[in-house]
Amino acid sequence: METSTRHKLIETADMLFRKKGYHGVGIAEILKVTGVPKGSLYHHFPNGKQDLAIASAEWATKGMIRIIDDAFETASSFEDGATTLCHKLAKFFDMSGNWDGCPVSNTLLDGPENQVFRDTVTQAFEMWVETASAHGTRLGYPSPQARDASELLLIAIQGAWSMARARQSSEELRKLPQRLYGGHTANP
Amino acid sequence: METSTRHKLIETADMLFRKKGYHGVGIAEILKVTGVPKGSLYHHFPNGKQDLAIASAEWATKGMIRIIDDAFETASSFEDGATTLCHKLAKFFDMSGNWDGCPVSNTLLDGPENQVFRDTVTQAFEMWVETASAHGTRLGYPSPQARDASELLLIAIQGAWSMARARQSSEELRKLPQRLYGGHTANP
DNA sequence: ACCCCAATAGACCGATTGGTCCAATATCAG
DNA sequence: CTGATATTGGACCAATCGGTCTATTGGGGT
Repeated sequence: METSTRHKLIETADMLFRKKGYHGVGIAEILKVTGVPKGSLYHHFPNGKQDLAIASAEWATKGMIRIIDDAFETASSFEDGATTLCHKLAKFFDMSGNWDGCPVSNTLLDGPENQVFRDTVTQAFEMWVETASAHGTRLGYPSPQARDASELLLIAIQGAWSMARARQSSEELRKLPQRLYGGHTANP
Repeated sequence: METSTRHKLIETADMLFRKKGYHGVGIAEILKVTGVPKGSLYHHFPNGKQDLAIASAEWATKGMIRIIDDAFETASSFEDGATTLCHKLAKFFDMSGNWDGCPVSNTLLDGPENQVFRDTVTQAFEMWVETASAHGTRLGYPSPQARDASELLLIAIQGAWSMARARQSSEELRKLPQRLYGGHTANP
């Protein structure tokens, strides 16, 4: 119904922005892939590309939260959940042809220097940290420690994701838990 | 002589690409900022924007290597050097108006889906890891452990840098060593 | 039947994109 | 000096950019 066209646009835009960044994708390309005419896009998103980018980033943010929840749902410890999360993301990366980037940073950090964009990306990261952090406390971490561990986890995932793109391999994401929680960093 | 025009173009392009990404910067803007006419650009960089992007990324890569070397030069341990490195990068981030991105990922990962771009970014990361790793072994780490620690460090820096852009604050970079190495790094 | 309005369809727009081309100038060697 | 080469200056180009505008369609409520 109302959502069919709108949702198709959001999904396609998200997928394209992830691959090529905000400025790397033209309206024309989004329209060609979806088969939606220009008038429809500007009906659903009056401010055009910017509205669409914000909407697709917010949609992707919710998707990411679901992935985090899924990963921690069955976990018996924070490290356990984090490990599952990394492997889930690695699988997504593989399925995308080894080139998808983080939806939020590729869409919003690459976008125009706009306050709405900045606020949206800040909120997205905050929500992810908050989500992981909640699982951390649920799994027995003291509250400040849970937040710290979650921030480090998401920072590391972000970095590993970039590295994965650079190397065209999800290996970095898969090795991350071992590196973060495994033995060999000096940990007396 | 290494023409000053060529170098001016590289420096300016690097600065702009870091801020706005490859597709976010137009040739016209680079020319306007440098005051260089179009003919000169295409004389020094026959393949235009792509050549310039590769050249500026390579130049920035060397700069980053120098920063890594500087940070580890006077270090008494790997963790010590890593801490200094994070603080140096935080300072750079602050000076850039809290918005510069990693030159390599912003210029090359955002660029066209080109094999040259991919190879260049792979090489850049590899050189950074190799540089840090060399300092690691010099400071007493067994070789594989040095490489592992270096990869984790650079991954974490990459992620913290994104987080810093999102939050418009270098805090994430500054807190990183503490998070990675816990409380047992004895260094300012 | 009717209206009403959300939604679709796409022609059209000025601005900007990266890139080409050639004339003019500077720099050098002899 | 002369001639060759390296570099600059900028007019010009087709293609694409994001966006506007109007005309038409389609389906639900009364």
